[in-house]
Amino acid sequence: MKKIRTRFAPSPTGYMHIGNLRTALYEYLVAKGSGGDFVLRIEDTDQSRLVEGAIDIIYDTLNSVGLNYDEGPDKGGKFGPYVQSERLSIYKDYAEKLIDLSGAHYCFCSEDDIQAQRDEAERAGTPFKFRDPCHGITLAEARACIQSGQSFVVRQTIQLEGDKTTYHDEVYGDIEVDRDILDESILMKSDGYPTYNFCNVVDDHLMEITHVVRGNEYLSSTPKYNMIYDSFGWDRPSYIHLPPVMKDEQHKLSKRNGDASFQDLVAKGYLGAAILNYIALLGWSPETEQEIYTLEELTKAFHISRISKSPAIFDIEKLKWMNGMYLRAMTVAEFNTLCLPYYMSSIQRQCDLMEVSKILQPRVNILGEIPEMVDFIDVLPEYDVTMFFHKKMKTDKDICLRALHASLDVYEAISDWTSVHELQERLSKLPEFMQLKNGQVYWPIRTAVTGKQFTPGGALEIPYILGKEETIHRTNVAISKLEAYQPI
RNA sequence: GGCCCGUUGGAGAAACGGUUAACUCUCAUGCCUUUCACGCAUGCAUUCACGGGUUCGAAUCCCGUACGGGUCACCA
Repeated sequence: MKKIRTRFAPSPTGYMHIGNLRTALYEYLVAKGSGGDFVLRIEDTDQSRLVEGAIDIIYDTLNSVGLNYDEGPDKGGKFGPYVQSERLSIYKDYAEKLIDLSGAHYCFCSEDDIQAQRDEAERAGTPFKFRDPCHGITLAEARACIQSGQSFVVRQTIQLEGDKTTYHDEVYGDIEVDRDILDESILMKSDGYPTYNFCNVVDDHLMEITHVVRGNEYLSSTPKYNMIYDSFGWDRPSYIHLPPVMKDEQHKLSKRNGDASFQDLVAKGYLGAAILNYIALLGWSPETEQEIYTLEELTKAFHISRISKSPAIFDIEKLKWMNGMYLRAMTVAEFNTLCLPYYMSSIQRQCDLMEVSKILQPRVNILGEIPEMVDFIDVLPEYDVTMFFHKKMKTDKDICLRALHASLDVYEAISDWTSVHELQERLSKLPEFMQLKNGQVYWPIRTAVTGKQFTPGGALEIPYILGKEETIHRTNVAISKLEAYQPI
């Protein structure tokens, strides 16, 4: 059997959106699942849509998630060049060949000519279907016109024999389309660049792509591409059309709607690996109940036959959960390294960041949540004294004051604040010593040192992080608040 | 509008004619616990868009309807 080769062929028109990345992933998986090749090709034939820096975003994204391509513009390979704008002469040659094979013809119609036909159809109330008057022009006449400098395009010629055309898609099954609805699309534009309709076929053939994986919006135009393969006498590739990734029931995820891109998600603190893992499940389902996969595991588990036909809605909640799973699966040290940049911008106080990471790790889902979770470390927020009273903990003014004074004694007695252990050990003896329940002692302590209802970590961890001076200070603030409080 | 594709709980989904329709996220409740979270446990579709048909038997096959998406560019 022939070696499987797939390609990811994005246009450098901006950031990488999620649907695109998912296509790249599946292309990678289809190839790598059987030891094939995955190639990157840049489709930059629309000169008006080029965005500076977009190619680098493509390289960076693919690299950061480990979707390593075997061939590409920056990697080389024996089928290069891998950037379409560098292959112009190839397309020109093949376009001429296709014309000789009567798979295409020169067309001199202006956009106004076409618009005129469109207007006429609209007036007559009939559906518009472009009828190219240039069919009648002989090749010799056409060449003369071109010689004289007339602007032209190359249009696909659709042979009308047989009313249906059929092909097999690996996901959607047999697709049957009426031949006469196929348009005679432009293959070569007047600026000398090819359109997707053409270079796509030429490149896929020349680069020996065996499996074309792409969005299902191409489902109905695929017969046109097949005709080009047929005209040249080339083997048609296998087709794997993918269901769309949706934002909600009726809208596709797209950059035009300003939907989150891969880099937006990364900026919010999602991990590339988690994103990749999550989108793998959008349109494909594993045979087992496993949901967390490394790329390598995915490569083994992936099967074309389990790609779904129906659209999938991108659910940020599940991504959040999955991201949390990734975070929790790390060692504290790894987690800490990831957190560092976030601490940099949100924690000024000198403190043991590793200890902060320890309390954060089980409760962070996305790294972007960190600044808000640790804001109390730098400044004690304004808080209401009633926060000290907690029904379930059975705390009241008297108990809180006793607990806080006792904690103060502990703090004062600690000589070496550079170690968590002594502090924790002494603090943990407090409830029994005072003959109170854990909550009755720890709740007021945690409240006093954080001033927040919810915090990562509790009374045993936070004083150590804040340091002796600050802990005592905050405890004193709490004591005066409590003393001033008059229960109604 | 023509043609193509789709439709299982709020989301992702399993099931490939035969028990009470898996599982995950979300949500709710309970346990654990110094809060929150983590973790653990339990619960949430008398039903598979709807209507017919085939069959001893249908979410699964067939037909139709509705709804949603795609496509009909010198964009990919």
